[in-house]
Amino acid sequence: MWGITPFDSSYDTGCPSISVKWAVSLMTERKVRPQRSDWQRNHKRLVAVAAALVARDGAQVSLEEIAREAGVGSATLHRHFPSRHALLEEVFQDSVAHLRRRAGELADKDPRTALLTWLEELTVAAASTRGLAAVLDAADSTASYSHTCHGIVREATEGLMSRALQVAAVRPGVSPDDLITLVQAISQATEGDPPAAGRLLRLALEGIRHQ
Amino acid sequence: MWGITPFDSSYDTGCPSISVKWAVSLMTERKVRPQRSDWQRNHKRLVAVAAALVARDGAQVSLEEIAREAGVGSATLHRHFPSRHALLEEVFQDSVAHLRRRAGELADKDPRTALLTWLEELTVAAASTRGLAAVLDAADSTASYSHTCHGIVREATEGLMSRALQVAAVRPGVSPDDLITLVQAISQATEGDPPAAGRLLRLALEGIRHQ
DNA sequence: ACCTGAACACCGTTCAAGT
DNA sequence: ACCTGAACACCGTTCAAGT
Repeated sequence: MWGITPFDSSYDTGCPSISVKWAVSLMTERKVRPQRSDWQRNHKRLVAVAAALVARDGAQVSLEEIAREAGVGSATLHRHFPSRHALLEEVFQDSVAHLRRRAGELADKDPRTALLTWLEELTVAAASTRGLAAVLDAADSTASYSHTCHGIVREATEGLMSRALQVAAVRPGVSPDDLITLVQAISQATEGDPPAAGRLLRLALEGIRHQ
Repeated sequence: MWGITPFDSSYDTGCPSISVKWAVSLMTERKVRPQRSDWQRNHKRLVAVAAALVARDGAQVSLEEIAREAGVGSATLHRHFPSRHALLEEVFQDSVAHLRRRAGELADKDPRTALLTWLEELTVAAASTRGLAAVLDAADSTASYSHTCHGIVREATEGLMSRALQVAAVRPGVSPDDLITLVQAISQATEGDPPAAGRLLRLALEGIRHQ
């Protein structure tokens, strides 16, 4: 609808310079900046409160309570975040960015160690941080867009895995999705018990069978 | 409060035989039998409806809907089943009994094959039957009472595992709880996708690492 | 003793009414 | 354009009132 604007040549207040100034002011001051700052403020508060409450109560925390605690109406929360998952995505954005950086660091190590260390650290991190395991679930990620938490972790895993495959460090026929599902499953089941998460992941890496 | 009853020697209606008959009738006809048949009918209906709706919607199905569908008040459901888990326990009683029988059959095989087959079949079964994975979660089982779904599966796993340990078929340091948690984690994460459940369980059995 | 309707305190979602 | 209160249709739980 930007085709119809006050800047149309048929529109003339007799004081065009002020009109333009007003229009610009409306766009930059009232429409874009202040509303955006409102949005930014609400957005920041919602994500911060959500992070605190998810850490306390887990991924199933009441959205109503998040909105209440952030001092906004629940309708505002739903306007910004169309789904619980959308909010969780933002909550764990930084954590996942940190994990991706860690994957980059590990790329210096030999491919086998790099992948195995990554999988273990990822599992322990997800079990240590309430709600993080939930956000790694492939089913909740609408698609595997690379900017989602799941997508970012998937890409990092793929990178380390492709190098590991070149030195035959991974059993043939295993897909990145298999590994991520396994990590997600273990971390979800051991949420709040990181030692158990590490133990089970190592168990799956080495195999339950002896010899 | 059974210490105080109409049968107390100080209680005399002057027609003791009828009084006793009435009391017996009350206990057997009115109090015990008919109420018990009410209970049995409601109990059976609730469990049957719950089984159908859990199969359709998963473990998080609305209890309200179960009560509605069974034609009882939701208060009646809560009277019979103090928690969602208590209801799920009954829903999967038969499934778990069947699994236990299967574990008994497998005891004929060599210890290594028996345990590995058991773990895979258990995982695939739990991933195939909506809600079953949820009921295997140790956290939801108040204690590891052997009559709970979790307890029964745990006992069966322990039996097969102790034999497998004697022939060193299982990596040292692995506990039955580790195995059950792993099975639960994988089946929960792959609910509705039994092939994926089997693939991931075999992956964990053999190990992700190559060689 | 057992069952139930009703009440209670929630929840997530939507939308007309405000600014 | 954005926010909000209010309404809506739920949910699980509890309990007084019935039989």
